[in-house]
Amino acid sequence: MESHLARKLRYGSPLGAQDIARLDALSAAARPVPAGTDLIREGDNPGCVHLVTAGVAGRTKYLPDGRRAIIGLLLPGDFCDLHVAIIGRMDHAITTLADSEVARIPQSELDALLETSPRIARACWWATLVDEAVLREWLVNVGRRASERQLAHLFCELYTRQWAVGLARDNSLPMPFTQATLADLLGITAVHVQRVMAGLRKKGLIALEDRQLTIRDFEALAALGEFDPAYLHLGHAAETAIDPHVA
Amino acid sequence: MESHLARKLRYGSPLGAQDIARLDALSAAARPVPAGTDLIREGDNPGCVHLVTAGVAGRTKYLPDGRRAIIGLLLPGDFCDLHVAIIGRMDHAITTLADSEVARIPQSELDALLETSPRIARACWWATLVDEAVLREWLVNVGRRASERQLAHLFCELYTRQWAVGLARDNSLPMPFTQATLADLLGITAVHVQRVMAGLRKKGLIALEDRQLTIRDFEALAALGEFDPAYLHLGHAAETAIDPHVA
DNA sequence: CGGATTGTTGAGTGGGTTCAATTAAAGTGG
DNA sequence: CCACTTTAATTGAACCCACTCAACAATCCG
Repeated sequence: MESHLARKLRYGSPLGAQDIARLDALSAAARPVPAGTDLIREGDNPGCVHLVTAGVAGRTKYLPDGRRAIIGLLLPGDFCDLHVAIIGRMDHAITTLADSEVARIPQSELDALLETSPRIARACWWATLVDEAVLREWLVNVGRRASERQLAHLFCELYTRQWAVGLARDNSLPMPFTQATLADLLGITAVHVQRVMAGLRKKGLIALEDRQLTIRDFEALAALGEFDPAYLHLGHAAETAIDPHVA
Repeated sequence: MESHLARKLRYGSPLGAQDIARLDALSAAARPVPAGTDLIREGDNPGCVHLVTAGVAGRTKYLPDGRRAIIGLLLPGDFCDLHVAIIGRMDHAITTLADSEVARIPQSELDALLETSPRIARACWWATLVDEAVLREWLVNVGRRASERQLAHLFCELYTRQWAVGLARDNSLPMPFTQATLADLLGITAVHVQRVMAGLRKKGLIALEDRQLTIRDFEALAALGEFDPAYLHLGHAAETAIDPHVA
């Protein structure tokens, strides 16, 4: 089956069968990594790029008082840092937030791939720019919105991104995070996450069972979270994601 | 004199005299733009890249309730979007936040430059990655820190970035922002900006006169804002920026 | 079964907001 | 150059969202 990576990159640039095969080959090297493992630590100068193929990883920064800030999520099909080599020193760590599978790809192998396939190169540029767009949207979410909207927005993004690579369907998605992790994602307290989630459940917007989140009313949740999938740059596909009638 | 652009990019990659000359030529096309002008609007698909050569511009998003979120600052020497073409639709606007000077560079001209000089290409990659690192740091700043720390951090970053391109010296820097603009940068109220600034002044950390900010005690301000210039990836230069004895 | 993590609920507190009024500064036209 | 208008800065009082502290229930896991 087509890898999550190829599936994602096709949103960025049309790829030939050979391109897809070469991308799929990257995922073959994936190995299991338990939750809570640092893939890269702050200060490292890693020689290889990480590719998540299953589970989730997060970019994490620690504050002087010990609090953890999760400033990005890496879902299956996401590269960790396509060009770490240029920057050298990592200014944050990357940690698995659930049991996952990760492939380590030598920088040289990736560079070769990018040089020989301009379409893959273009798709990777696209992915980098989308990462940045997501970061900007998070900045708005975390900095401006009330916590109920924040959580609603996060859930909508999580669903749409996983939908895009085939990991979520029918308004239902894997949600392996603990409330403490959600708190670190949004910059609020775990206690408060609990209260807000209870509110969303009582409103009939979501349901959670067995680490599987069901969005009972996507339209209402998106309106609450002010979620507009445009920033994910998935093209017309994004609208079909949130409207099962079209999909 | 060497352009801000070349001065900045040299932190990312060593450049030859010819590289620098070609970069400097880009700034020649700059034209004055009054404060409050949209360089690009949300939804646009611009055919050219903008380069700020004087003043400041900001990436702005508007929330449904009309609030403005400024999610990035473009200082002299900063490109607006090196590869807008790949993404197509802009998911945010770029607005001048003070009277500025901006050069519009056709995408084709830039592509040619990047293809013919691998060192410039590498330096531009570096700049893109630094932009992302700044965004991550802002996410932490805006999402986690108390407002006094936020403002302290912003001022330290502003000083260091302007210092890096020769626009700030002796703990003094241009600060053309109104309190309402600072509020939109940090996600707090203009009223609260006022109170926090008053606190910083009373503590003897800063002084403001004629849109010129003087940092009276950089070390203390950096400690308060938890500012560590590592994320700006300026190399050893950053430390000298905050320690005038070395500079 | 027992220990540890995760989730849930309550009461009290506080940082930042809102609303409102006033002063200071910066433009603007005659 | 001065009245006039507009914008920016400042201060006060009341309010509220989210935090803190604390206890307890549920679930996971060896």
